[in-house]
This record gives sequence, structure tokens and C-alpha cells, in this order.
Amino acid sequence: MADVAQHAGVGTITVSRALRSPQQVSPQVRERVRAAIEATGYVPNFAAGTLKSQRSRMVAAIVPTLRSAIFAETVDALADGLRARGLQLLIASSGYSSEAEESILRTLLGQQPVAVVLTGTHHAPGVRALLRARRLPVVETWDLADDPIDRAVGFSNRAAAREMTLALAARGHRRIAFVGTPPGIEQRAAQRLAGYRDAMAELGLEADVEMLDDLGVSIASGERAAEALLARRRPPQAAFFVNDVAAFGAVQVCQRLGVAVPTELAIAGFGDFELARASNPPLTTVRIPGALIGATAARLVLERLDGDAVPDGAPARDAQARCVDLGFEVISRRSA
Amino acid sequence: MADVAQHAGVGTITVSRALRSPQQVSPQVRERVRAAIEATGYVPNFAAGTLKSQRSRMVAAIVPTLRSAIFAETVDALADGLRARGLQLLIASSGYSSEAEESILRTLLGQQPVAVVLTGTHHAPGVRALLRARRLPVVETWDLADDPIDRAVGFSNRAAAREMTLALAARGHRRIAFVGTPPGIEQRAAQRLAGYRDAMAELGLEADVEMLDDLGVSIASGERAAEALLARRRPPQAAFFVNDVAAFGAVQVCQRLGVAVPTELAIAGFGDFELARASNPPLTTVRIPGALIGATAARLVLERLDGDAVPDGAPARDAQARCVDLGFEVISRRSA
DNA sequence: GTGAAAGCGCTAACAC
DNA sequence: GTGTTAGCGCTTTCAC
Repeated sequence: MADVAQHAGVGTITVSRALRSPQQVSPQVRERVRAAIEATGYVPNFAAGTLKSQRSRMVAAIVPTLRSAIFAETVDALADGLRARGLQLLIASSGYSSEAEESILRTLLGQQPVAVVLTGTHHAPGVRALLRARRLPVVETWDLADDPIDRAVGFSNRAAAREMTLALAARGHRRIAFVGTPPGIEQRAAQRLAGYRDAMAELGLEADVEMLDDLGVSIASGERAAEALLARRRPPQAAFFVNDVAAFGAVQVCQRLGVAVPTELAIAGFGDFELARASNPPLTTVRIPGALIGATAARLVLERLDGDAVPDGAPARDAQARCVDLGFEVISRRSA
Repeated sequence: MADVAQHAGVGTITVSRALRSPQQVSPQVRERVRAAIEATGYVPNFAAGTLKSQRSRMVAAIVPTLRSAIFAETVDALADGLRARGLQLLIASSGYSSEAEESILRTLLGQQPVAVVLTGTHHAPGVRALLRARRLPVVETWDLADDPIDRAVGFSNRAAAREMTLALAARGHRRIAFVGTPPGIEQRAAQRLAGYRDAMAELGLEADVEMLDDLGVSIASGERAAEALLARRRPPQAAFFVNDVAAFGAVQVCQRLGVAVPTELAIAGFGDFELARASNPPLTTVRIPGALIGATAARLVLERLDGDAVPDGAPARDAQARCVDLGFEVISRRSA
């Protein structure tokens, strides 16, 4: 930077300002600095700036995995929204482990991010304390929070699953099975199961839960679950799958085995991925706002950065005001 | 850190060493430091360490997009491999723009990454100079490079498409169409088109190229392209799609219109995504090593970090030695 | 195995 | 609109 300053015949601080807040520098000087940067091939060292100012240009994000297209979509939208303001994304995936989440967070915090974006609202014990203590803007995504650490954006997985279940019952089905993921791993899946149970209890029907043999991210696991369902002495009338990928597999199995969908077995999914429309018959499912969650998370981060400091008290009564509910939509197609 | 040192009754440098190279510190002292860190809730400031040592704990990666499951898979595998050694991933997506690539790279370099992972082998003009000048370990992914900046890992998209085309011809097809993406955007897609042209020229057949109306990431675009193909006065006998997602859409259209696959129209895809097996009939396609590319990129980065400095001369004759060719495999299923 | 001193490259605070 | 001074929190270097 000293080189650049000398080339341009100005002080280093002027170079710094020309880069960070150009409007504070006269156009002529700005142009001289620009030319000097070009001539010297200068690349700023953000580590120094971060150290001095205690503010980096990075936002840390933790996702369970990027292998699931839906999280990748959210992260991509988040990155887009942040880049518009010159913020970089520092990403870590926790592999669904909430122990890993805390240690990953500690590492990320060491990079002095200006904000943190988390997936879900259930976190390892130390996470909340770590973040609150630093008064860092935090956005929790993909579900609503009763008591958000700071801000949250998502939709109620529980309410969505409840509504889908009620919709299946409204079509006259009584024996409605829920096909979910092994418990204790995916929080969103657990919320969907809870919503299904809510609905079945309201309806006075007996809950019937079948497990996928993986996280439901594969068509094959849906196929295997559907086979298990159909092999029963008395198969259910409807099967509500925790996501579209597995539900798609189930439809394929029915087609193969000559089981009529929806007359013999109604099938519903969750997500409204493109696969849902491509399925034959197309899937009845719940549309969820994946990319919008990312874009909104970016907006919330920027608002926080522009606005007031993060309150440490965080009175519970405004919990709702700090959650953005993006909603969901039950999409009726021919599979149920 | 001074706090921690005082708690533990040692100098700050000992705290630093206990964290970065524990074997240099006696077990008793190490334990006292650990306890002091716990007591004080200390989180290291990497910006300071990076500034002094000129080495961060970050690896920068640029991908065209995370929305495509295949890049997300690679990035996830890369992140896993790096985390094992305490390295964080700094990710940016370029949105397929190679102008954006250079400016994004400049920003990322400011964070003092210890290595850079790029997608593809065609880069904006300044990219190579910027990286070579810094002698930074660089890994280019997803295609083979004639003259890699440093290291490269992938497979030959061109050879893979050529082989698939030859396989279609071997089944007796003469009028083989290639359904690709608009030119100048996706480099991998361009290589695949080139491979198709290679094969058709070898076979003495006339090339026939149809365009998808997006980047071929959607089932719907494949459906539209298939409709266009079938609406022709004389449709091709076989259609080779630039990826499985679009090919899947084409199969769906044929099913809907009562066009027999493969007898009336043979269909091939590229990627061997899970969709390929789920399709009915299942897709003939090319298996490509998405996750392995990420894992190998991580390995190459770590080797580079452990080993010698990056040579600046980079003699062309060892270009091949610096490329890892992970290969591909033509998978014959019933769609062609 | 441990410590003391110096300084990485930038920006906050304050001057002019 | 521009410059001067000081120091962010670590790690390097050198000493013991």
C-alpha cells in the first residue's frame, strides 16, 4: 500500500480511503490511485484491515451439507445477496452433527466474520452463548424459532406437514403413513413428523411411521420404503414422504409393481423440487421457499449490519418480530 | 491471548504454541493453557496470526454456481478433505462469468488464502498471472488442462462425449443429434460438443446440434428440446444430451407422446446422476467422478502445502504429470 | 521447553 | 479532502 501511495504521490490513508470509501476522495486523486494500483499490481491484505478495524468482509455460514440441492440453492442465493455488498461467504458443513457445529463455529469466529448464518434452530449448547456474547448479527434459517438467537427466516415445517396430512385426510384417506428419516439427525424432518402426528391426533387417526434407511436424499431409499409399505399385510391408503426425492422413488416402484397411484396408494412429497412435476403422476407436495430463504437471510444480515447493534437482552416478547415466516403452499397434483 | 497466558501463568507465545504446535509444549503446561482457554472463553483472532505469518487457514474456491448439484457435491467433498487439516473453505460463485472470475479472485486473494481451487481450465486473462506471481498452490478442476497453472484434476469431457457418440453409432444409429447448451457459457458443455463433433467427423456423419434454452440444468428444458426434435420433419434416431437432467426430461416427453425409447428415439445423457437410474427406461449415460474430483483437489492442495514451493517456470513438458485424470465410464442402460 | 521484543499492513482517531 | 501517529493480536526471531 505504501508503494501504491508513493506511485500516486499521496499518503497510505488516501489509498485506503480510495478503496473503502471512494466518495471521501477527490475524483482526480481517486484516478491516480486507481492507476497506481494497476501499475503496482497491488492486492490489499484484508488480514491487516480486519485486525485493525475488527471487522472483516466475511459472513460465516454453517449448513448440514451441500450435497443436498436444497441447501446448496439457499447458500447460492445467500452468497449472491452478500456479494452485492462486497461480503464473502465462509462456508462450513457440519455433516448434521451438532457437536461439530460448536467446534466449527469457534473456528469460523476466529476469522472475525461480521455475521453468522446457521441452519436450523436447534444448536449445540455453547452456540447461543458464544454468539450472544459477541453481539454478532445471527440469522437462523429453514425453520421458525420460538426464541431466535437474533433473527430467523424460514417456514414452519411442522405446520406444513400438518396441513399436508389434513389435505390427505380430506381426500378420504384414513390409513395415512408418514415416511420419515431416522430420528435425531435432521431437525427439519423431525418437525415434519411432529406436524404429521399433530394432524393425525386431531383427526383421531392412528399414526403410522415408516423409516427411510438414509436421510431421504436418495430416490433409492424411497423405493425401498415403498416396497416395505406395499409388502405389508394391509398397506396404507396414503403415504406422505418427508421429501420429494423419496416420494419420487415410491411412485417409480408403484409404476413398476402395477400399483395404481393415487387410487391404490396415494403419495405425497415435500419440497416441490423439479422432480415433483416430472414424476408420473406428478407429485402432490409442499412448496418451500429454498432460494428465498437464502436471499432473505442476506437481506437480514445487511439490515443488521446497517442498523442497530444486536441487543443482548433479546426480550422474548418480540421473538415473533425477529422471525420472518416465508410460508409454504400445499400443491395438489395427481399423485394424491 | 494475554488473558489466557496470565491465567495459565505462562507467556503469550506459549499459548500460541500450545494451540498451533502442541508437541512443542510440555503436557502439564499444555493442560494449564487448555484450562485457561476454557475459563476465559478465548477465541483466537486469526486475522492477527494471518497478518504476522502471512499464512491463513483458508483455501479459496471459485465455482460457476452451487445450484447445480454436481458442483455442490464437489465442493462438499473438497471442504471435507480440507477440514481434516483444519483448513476452511472460502467460496465464491462466479455465475459462469469469466470477467467476474478475475475480480472475485482478487477479492479472495486479499484474504491471504493458502491455496486456490478453480473450476475449469479456461480463465479470464489476468487469472493465470495473478496466481503464478504469488506462487500459490492452485488446483483447476473438472477438465484436463494442456498447461495447468499448477495442478489440475478432472477428466476429459471431450473424450467422454466422443466415446458416448461412438457408442451410439455402434448401435447402428446414423442420425445422431447432440443437445447442448448455448455456446460460450459452460466450458464443460463446449468440450462435450467438441467431442461429439470429433466422433461424427470420424464416422463420416453429419453433425446435428440442437440447443437447450437454458444451461440444461432443468428437466423442463430437456422436455422442450425433445419436443423440438420430435416435431422435425425427420427426427434423429438418437439424441445425446449434454446432461442427465435434460435427458430425463426428454424421456418423459417420449413417454407422454408415445414415442418408444430407444426404438423410435434413442436417448443418452451425461453425468450418471441418480435420476439416470430412476428414469424409465433408465438412461445410458457417462459416469463422471464429481465427489472424487473434490476429494482429489483437497489431496492435491495438501500435498502442495506439505511439499515444495510452486515452481514459477512450470515447464510445459511436465504438464501431464501435473494433471490427475480421473477418467469416466460409458454406462449402457436401456434408453439407448 | 519457554520467554522478550519486534513488527506484519492496515485503519481509527485526530489534526490540519 | 488529506496526512500523521499509533496500535490491532498475533507469530517470528533470537535468546536462554
